[in-house]
Amino acid sequence: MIDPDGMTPVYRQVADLIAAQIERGQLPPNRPIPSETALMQDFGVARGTARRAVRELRDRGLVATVHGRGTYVLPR
Amino acid sequence: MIDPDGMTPVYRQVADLIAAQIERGQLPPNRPIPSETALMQDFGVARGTARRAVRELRDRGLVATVHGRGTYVLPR
DNA sequence: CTATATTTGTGCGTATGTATG
DNA sequence: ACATACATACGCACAAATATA
Repeated sequence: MIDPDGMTPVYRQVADLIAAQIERGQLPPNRPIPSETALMQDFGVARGTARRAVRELRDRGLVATVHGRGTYVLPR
Repeated sequence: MIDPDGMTPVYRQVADLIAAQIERGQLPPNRPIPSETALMQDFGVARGTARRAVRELRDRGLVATVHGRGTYVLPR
């Protein structure tokens, strides 16, 4: 899944994988993506890396984060 | 009790102490272990650390957590 | 039924230390 | 020196589930 020694940073790899799941509809609009803790376990990355991946998705306009609730897939 | 500068992480020290109490029967089956807030005070750690210790115990199959209720010692 | 308190779940921000490229 | 990444740990805020007054 994740290639730690690849040319692209791990956080972007994680972001790309989640983005792909959103495109496929595996993560439907208005539904939450996995929590930071879940992402850590799912991809085997540190918290900082997971958070950075989510931030990437926010910057791309794919998701929106709500404090205390989670990060949700935006409708498109 | 807890050695913050020891080789073993604080969260595992806390988990081990609770596990020992379970083994001794001081924390009986089907009864709740102390809440996260209580663990913070008892061991002088942050909530994140207390939560991580509880998570360790879950991963070891010693306890089960119910949202809004607490974490209970599993029968064995 | 409403309100409050307790407890867990999630997220934000930051800090320290280590290791690698 | 710098960026990336891991691991640990602190503190705080808001949300959700549960129980109780």
